[in-house]
Amino acid sequence: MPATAPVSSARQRVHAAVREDIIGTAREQLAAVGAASLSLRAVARELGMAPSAMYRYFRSRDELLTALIVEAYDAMGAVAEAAAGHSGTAAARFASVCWALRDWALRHPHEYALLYGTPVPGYHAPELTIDPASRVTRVLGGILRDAREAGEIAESKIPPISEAMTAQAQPVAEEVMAGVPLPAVARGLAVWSFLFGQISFEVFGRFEGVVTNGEVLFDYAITTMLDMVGMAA
Amino acid sequence: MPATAPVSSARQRVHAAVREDIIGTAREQLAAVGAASLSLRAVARELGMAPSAMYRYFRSRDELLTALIVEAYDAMGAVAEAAAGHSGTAAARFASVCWALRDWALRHPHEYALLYGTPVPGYHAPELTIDPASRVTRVLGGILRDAREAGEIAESKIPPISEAMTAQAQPVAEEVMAGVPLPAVARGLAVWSFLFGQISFEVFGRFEGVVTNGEVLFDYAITTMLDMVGMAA
DNA sequence: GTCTATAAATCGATAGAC
DNA sequence: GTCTATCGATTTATAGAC
Repeated sequence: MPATAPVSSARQRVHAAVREDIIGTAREQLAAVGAASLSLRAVARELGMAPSAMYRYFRSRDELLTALIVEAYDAMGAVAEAAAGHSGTAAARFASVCWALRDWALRHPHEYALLYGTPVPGYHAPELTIDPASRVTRVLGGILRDAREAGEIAESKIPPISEAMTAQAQPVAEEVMAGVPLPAVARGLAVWSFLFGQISFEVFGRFEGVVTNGEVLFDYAITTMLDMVGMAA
Repeated sequence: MPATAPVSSARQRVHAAVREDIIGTAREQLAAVGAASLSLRAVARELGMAPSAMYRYFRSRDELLTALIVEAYDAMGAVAEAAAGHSGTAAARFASVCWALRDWALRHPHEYALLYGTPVPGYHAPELTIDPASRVTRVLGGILRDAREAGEIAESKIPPISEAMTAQAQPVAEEVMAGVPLPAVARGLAVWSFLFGQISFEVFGRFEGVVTNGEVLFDYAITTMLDMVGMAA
């Protein structure tokens, strides 16, 4: 038994290595022509492989795209988790995650766009992308949960919410922010789209000609977001 | 002289009409395959024209794309201006513009994506798009200016900003929000990216599986945005 | 201003030899 | 698991007749 395992393992290692090569080259392609024009053939050409050989690694172009998406979600999730850490005030941890996400997005604009930009026409993300996609959300929700437990949220500063909004916030709270008062959860949801709106505007160049120093604005945005959830910077 | 003018005018009318047909069909193309894959040939095929005939109307694919962008900016700007109106409280006018923008975006997701989504790879927007692009911004800035003049902004509720942020807000204030205190301008900038972050999340489906009722969340977001700039709903 | 025809590319996906 | 060869499409852009 142990005699056959290594053989299979060696094959798997080579397979995995080539697969990584393909993904890496595909990432370059992505940057050059965008997700919509990502082509298996061009990747093969770049790697000196026959186009048909690609199909041993990815059944279709969409499957390659899915691999890129999952990889990007995981990279971003890992960055967020590392930045969050486990010590320090919730406000400091939140700010740290925000900066880390912005930094990653600016250094990987095309992968960021793949995740938070225009959906790729004709591509439907399979279920297996849901889990990696939720990593960042869980980090942000977890910080709010910790903040609440540590008494860092000034609940009196957060206005009450409507009954309809309560119904929207309830399941979100149960999923990623257990114990957090629903008005704070609602503000958390708002902060979520605010944060990515801010990052997207910067990555996609919407601030050009308007704001010259993105870092200053981002620092200010973080302060505002903390204010929104009743936390002091 | 007046005898030749009408002839030229008639030709121009036909030319303009065909041009509108092309743009209309291109808009459908945009929805089907996305901006990156927009093709002059496919538009020609759809219209029953020879591909070469297109070049009498648009020198290149990028020029057609520019026309689509300008048209979309103008449509969105017109919608915002109409929603803003000239009477009522600034808060009500702001909310009205927000709803109108969201409504337009959800009804024209692909055109919205063209403006606020992932930049089209390889396409560089010419200067002539700057002006139509600023219409929405001017509407939002104008409401904040009116609010300030009408005393609707509770400046005491807006925290002071850093010197660095003051430098960022100053030119913005001069451009679209004359007379508005700089801390409020800073909050206005934050609200700007928040608003489009919120709309983008909804149009691009990022709320799926998280929030079931987008209207309720949007209504809440508007309240939060008004709160951010020191205005009561 | 529209047409036909064409050049010189691109693409996804498959068949079948090795 | 990689290759060649191929099918059947696609594209931008130009030349030249009418």
